[in-house]
Amino acid sequence: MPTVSSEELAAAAGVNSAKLRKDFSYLGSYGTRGVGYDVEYLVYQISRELGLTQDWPVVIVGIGNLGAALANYGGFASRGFRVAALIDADPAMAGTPVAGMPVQHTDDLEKIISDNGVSIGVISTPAGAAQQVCERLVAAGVTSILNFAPTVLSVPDGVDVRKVDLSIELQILAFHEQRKAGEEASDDGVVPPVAAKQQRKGPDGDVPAVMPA
Amino acid sequence: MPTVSSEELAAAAGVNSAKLRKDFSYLGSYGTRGVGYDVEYLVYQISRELGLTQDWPVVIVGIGNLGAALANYGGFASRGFRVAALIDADPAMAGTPVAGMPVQHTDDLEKIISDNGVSIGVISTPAGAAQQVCERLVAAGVTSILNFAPTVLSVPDGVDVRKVDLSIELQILAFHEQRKAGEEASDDGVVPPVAAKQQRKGPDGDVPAVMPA
DNA sequence: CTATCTTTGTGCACGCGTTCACAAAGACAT
DNA sequence: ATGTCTTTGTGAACGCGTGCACAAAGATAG
Ligand SMILES: NC(=O)c1ccc[n+]([C@@H]2O[C@H](COP(=O)([O-])OP(=O)(O)OC[C@H]3O[C@@H](n4cnc5c(N)ncnc54)[C@H](O)[C@@H]3O)[C@@H](O)[C@H]2O)c1
Ligand SMILES: NC(=O)c1ccc[n+]([C@@H]2O[C@H](COP(=O)([O-])OP(=O)(O)OC[C@H]3O[C@@H](n4cnc5c(N)ncnc54)[C@H](O)[C@@H]3O)[C@@H](O)[C@H]2O)c1
Repeated sequence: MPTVSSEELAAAAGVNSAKLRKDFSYLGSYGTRGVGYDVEYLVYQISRELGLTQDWPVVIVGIGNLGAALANYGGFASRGFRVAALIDADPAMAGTPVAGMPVQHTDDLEKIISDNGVSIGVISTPAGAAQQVCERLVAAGVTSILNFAPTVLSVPDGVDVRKVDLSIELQILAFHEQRKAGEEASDDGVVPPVAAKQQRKGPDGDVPAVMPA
Repeated sequence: MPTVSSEELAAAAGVNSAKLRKDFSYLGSYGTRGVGYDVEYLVYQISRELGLTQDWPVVIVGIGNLGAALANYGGFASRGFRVAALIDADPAMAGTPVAGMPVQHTDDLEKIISDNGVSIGVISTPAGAAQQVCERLVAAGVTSILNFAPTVLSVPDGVDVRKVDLSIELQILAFHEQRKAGEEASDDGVVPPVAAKQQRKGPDGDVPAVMPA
C-alpha cells in the first residue's frame, strides 16, 4: 500500500507539515500513525471534500477571443467540469461551432441553464455587458460565477464570484519588479509589510484593494 | 480641490477605514486632517508606488488559443503594459500577424528579451514546454513570469512567478457550491475554518494547497 | 486669535492562523 | 507479548494582521 507522510507532502508543497496535518484533520482522521497516509484513499477523500467527484456543468457566456480559448481548453474536463453550453449575443455566431459545439444565442440563456442544471457560469463578455449577463445568470439559477470582465459584479448573498483580472496579475508582478530595482535606493522610509510570496501565496499578492482605473 | 475621506473610500472598497488609512500611511502622509485625501494626488502616489507610471514591456510565449486572446486583449495597454513581442515555437507561425504583430520564433527569444529590455514574461505554452521556456526567459533576463500552463515552475531566488490556473478557479467555486448544497445535511462534523469570502479576498480562495492531478 | 469640528495617523489590544512540541497510536521487530 | 520506533493528531504558545479608539493636526467659522 503506497503511503506518504505529512512531512513528504509538506516538503513537496512548500508548507509546514503541522499545518498540513491540521488541515487534513478537518476532513477526518485518514492517516495511520507511524506510517502516514494511504495515497489513494487520501486523494479520494480530498477529491470528495473539494467536490471533484461530481460532474459540474458550466456555461460560458461571451464567445470572443477569450471565451473561444476557454471553450477549446481541455483542462476543464479532466478536473470534472463539463462545458454544457456556449452562449453569445451576436446573432451571426448562433449555430457556429466552436470547439465542436454550436454557439447558442443569449435569448435561450434561461432555458439552457435550467435544462442542464447549471450552477456555475463563466462570463467572458465585454465589461459593459457583464453585470447584465450576471443578473440573468443569477436569476436563472446560477450561484457561482467566474468573471473575466474587468468589472466588479454586484450579486445577491449566496452567490459566489471569483474575478480573474489579468491586468492586475501583471500589475502585481510589476510592483514587485519595481521593488527589486529600487531596493537599495530607498532604505530610509518605512518598508510596507509586503509578504515575500511565490506561487499565489496570498489572494491578490498582498497588494492594496483600492486602485484607480 | 476634489477630495475623498478614508471613510468613503473604505465603504466603496468594502474594507475597514482604519486599515485603509494604515495602508496609505506606508506610502507617506498624503492626507489632510479634517479634509481627506486629494484625489488626483492620491491616485498619482498610488500609481507611482505600484509602478504604473512606467511602461512595462512584456513578451507572450506560446501563441495558441490563449496566447492569441491575450495578444488581442486591449486591457493591458491601458494599464501601462506594452506587448513587445509574440513568440512561438511553431515555424509555420513565424511571421504570421496576430493582433497586428508578427509572431517571432523561439530561436530569437534571447535577442528579443534583451533588445526590448523585457523583465516580464507571459507563458501560454502547453504544460510540457513551460519549464523549459521559463528557464530560457530567466536566463535571458526575465525576472517576473505570469504562468498560464498548469505546472508549478521552478525558478531561482529573485524571480517572481504568478500562476493563473483557471481549473482551480472553477474548483474553488465548485467547492463552495457543494458547501451551499450540503449545508444543513452535515452539521455534526467539525466545520473547517473556511473564510466567507467574495471577490478574491484570499489568494487561492482559502483552499488547501495540496491537490491531486 | 480662539474655538470648534472634522478627519488623519497610529499606539495598542484583540483575534485568528500558523507553528511548535508532545502525548497517543499503531506498525513492526524480537 | 513486550519494546522500540515512526508518525499522526492536537493542545498550547507565538506572531502578525486587523480593527478600535484617540490624540494631534489642520481647516473653517466667529
Ligand atoms: N482576451 C483576453 O486575453 C482577456 C484578458 C483579460 C480580460 N479579458 C476580458 O474578457 C472579456 C472578453 O474578452 P475578449 O477578448 O474575448 O473580447 P471579444 O470582444 O473578443 O469577445 C466578447 C464576446 O462577447 C459577446 N457579447 C457581447 N455582449 C454580450 C452579451 N450581452 N451577452 C453575451 N455575449 C455578449 C460578443 O459577441 C463577443 O463574441 C472582456 O471583458 C475582456 O476585458 C480578456
Ligand atoms: N485555452 C485556455 O482557456 C486555457 C485555460 C487555462 C489554461 N490554459 C493553458 O494555457 C496553455 C496554452 O493553452 P492553449 O489553449 O492556448 O494551447 P494551444 O495548443 O492552442 O497553444 C499552445 C501554443 O504554444 C506553442 N508552443 C508549444 N511549445 C512551445 C515552446 N516550447 N515555445 C514556444 N511556443 C510553444 C504552440 O506552437 C502553440 O501555438 C496550456 O498550458 C493550457 O493548459 C489554457
